[in-house]
Amino acid sequence: MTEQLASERRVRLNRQRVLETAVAIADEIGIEALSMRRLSQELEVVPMALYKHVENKEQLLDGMVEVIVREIEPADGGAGWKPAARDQVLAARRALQRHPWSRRVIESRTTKTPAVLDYIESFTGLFIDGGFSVDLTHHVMHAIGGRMWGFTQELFDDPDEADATVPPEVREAMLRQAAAFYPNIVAVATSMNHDDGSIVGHGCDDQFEFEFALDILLDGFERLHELGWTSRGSRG
Amino acid sequence: MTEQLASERRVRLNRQRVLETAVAIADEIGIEALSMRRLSQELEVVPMALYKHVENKEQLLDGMVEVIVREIEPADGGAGWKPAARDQVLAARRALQRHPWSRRVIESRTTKTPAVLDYIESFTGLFIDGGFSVDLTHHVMHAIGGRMWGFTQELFDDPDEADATVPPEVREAMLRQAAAFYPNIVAVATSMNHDDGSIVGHGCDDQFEFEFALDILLDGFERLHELGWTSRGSRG
DNA sequence: CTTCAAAGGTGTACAGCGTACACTCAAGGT
DNA sequence: ACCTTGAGTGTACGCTGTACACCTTTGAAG
Repeated sequence: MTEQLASERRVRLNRQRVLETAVAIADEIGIEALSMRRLSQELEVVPMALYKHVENKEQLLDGMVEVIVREIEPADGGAGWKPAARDQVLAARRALQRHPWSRRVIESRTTKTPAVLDYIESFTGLFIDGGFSVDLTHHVMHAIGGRMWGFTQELFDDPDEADATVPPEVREAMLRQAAAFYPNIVAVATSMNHDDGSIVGHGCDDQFEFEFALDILLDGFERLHELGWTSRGSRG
Repeated sequence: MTEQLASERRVRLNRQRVLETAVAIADEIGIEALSMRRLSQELEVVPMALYKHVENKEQLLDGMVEVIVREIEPADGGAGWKPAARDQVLAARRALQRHPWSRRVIESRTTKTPAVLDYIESFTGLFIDGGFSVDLTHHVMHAIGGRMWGFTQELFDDPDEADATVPPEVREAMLRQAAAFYPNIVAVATSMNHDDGSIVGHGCDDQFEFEFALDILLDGFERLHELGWTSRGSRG
């Protein structure tokens, strides 16, 4: 009685609020630190209350993916399949990049939820509607794989939080050391913008790298499409 | 005293045996079911004994990756960069496919261990030694990304253990149902070998799909290389 | 307004996890 | 024979997901 005279009657939970809060927490503290208990605490509720809105943690993750996938702006198919597919992939990339953990979670999901299927469906449609054969579209979908979500497997990712605090001259010394063992890696990893004489690269342009690979694939698809390529002739 | 008269003096643990046993267990019961306790039990040792040979579970996973990566047969660089790169990727694929969990684990590792760096190094070297500019090699490495390990992001993966038990006619009915909502997905997913009139596909040839995408990329790299492509002209 | 089922929220409890810390014990070098 | 060093043990802690039984609020029907 006396407890809640000032505060309005407690807002009720619902699935959407659970999912959105989970996404927000994952954005803040990282997906690995998101636990049912942490989430319930943020919602000012006891842990078990969540299970009235979400079957278990796996389904919570599924739901979080749905929230993000629904954020992807649909591409305009009117301009032809190629720019449309390009735009669509880059739109997905924008949405997923707002949630750094999303790549890993999407990849770990085995069951595809409706929103995910909707996205794949409309993406597939871009090629079909663009006149691609079903056969070629099949292979295209395989080839584009995770790239359709707007991410690549990053190779030279954030080298470590700690490294950021290492002074540049030490960093350079470490690099020279490493170059003895891994000359190619070091050469390549530092290839960007080293006109200034430093061997330390300034990091590289993720967006450029992504579009580089994407365009090679799209050009390849286009070429095969123009040639009327079919998988029938290509197999043993 | 009386305990061990028959059995020979207990074999001592070492890092290699820990890692190899961990790999074997993961192969058998899945990576998510591999715990320090389960592993110690298999080695007939108390859980904490493992920590004398491995710093923690993260490093155990790193070590497991090392074991697998060392299994990759090196490619013969004598035949030119293109077949060499192709062979190398397919060799990696063979090694990683023996351990279904390895893809996920490799992708989740942030720190690169020596064996991993060795592999990346030698792979990078194929392009450098093949006359690629460091610049182009850089972009090539980004573009090939996870494919360099021999995997793609699978889209139409194993649809579920349970589905295997569903009788074909039910499966077909489900597909017709789904086709209403996801016509493109269903068309594409069932595009292989349906000359027999059934709309149920017979699954698709992963290896073929993989090589399809790989060759598009390699052809693209070749074209850019022949053109003397550089990233300088391509940026905003 | 009363009644009553359904749905939402609580509390307790359990098995499992990774691992810190203090210990015992066996092997090898002096 | 002694002593150092490292391997293996035992106990304990805080964390996880969630089963199950319980209470409380809600909204509709009588």
